[in-house]
Amino acid sequence: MKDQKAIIKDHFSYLFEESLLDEIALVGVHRNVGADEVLIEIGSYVKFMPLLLSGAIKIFRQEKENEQLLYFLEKGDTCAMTLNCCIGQTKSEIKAVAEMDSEMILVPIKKMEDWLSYKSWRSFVFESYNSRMLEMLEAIDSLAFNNLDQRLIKYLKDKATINKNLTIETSHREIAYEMNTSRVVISRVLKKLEKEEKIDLKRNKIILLKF
DNA sequence: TCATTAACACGGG
DNA sequence: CCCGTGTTAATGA
Repeated sequence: MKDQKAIIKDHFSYLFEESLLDEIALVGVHRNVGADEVLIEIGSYVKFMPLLLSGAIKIFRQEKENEQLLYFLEKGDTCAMTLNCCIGQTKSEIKAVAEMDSEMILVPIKKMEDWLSYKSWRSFVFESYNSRMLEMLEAIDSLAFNNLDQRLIKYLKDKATINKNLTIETSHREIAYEMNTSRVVISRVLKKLEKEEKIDLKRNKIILLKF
């Protein structure tokens, strides 16, 4: 298991102090997931919180029959919704799906509380909670203004960031599903963005230009 | 006004 | 041929 400790150290020594790294190595479970693997279903009880080492996870919220993409998780992030569920001991209100092949350490949620005595852990939790909160507020703004353009641009930016590539390989249908709207609208807005020379459109491909 | 649904044509793989 | 894409017409919120 000293392998695991080394891995954790490599990824998180910039975040956590030595003793906390030890604790994480002690109780953390290393896990690899494939792209599109479902990690958390709505209604299930969350027993672990993920600390991402590599890859990315997308978080959906379910409303009625639909699923709405809330945000992406990357290395160094943790899931604010997980924090919620843990503290309240409630069922998950979100669904988590691997955006790509990913690697993570799973930590039992009980530890979340225990570790609050670590300054670095408190900062980490508050920091990620804070950034999620801000992101959510932004999301609400654009929803309230019914501004699909903004949402789509943000979606594309996020997608490019997590893939570290300005070329996004996905279909309009896929985007429409994740943003909970129709393909016609996505096609139309993408076309508009193309005319504004912000993106380049190919079959199954979107190339970001001015970002 | 703008999203959605259905329908259609085009074209690449 | 199948699927993704671009567009339009009808309908509704």
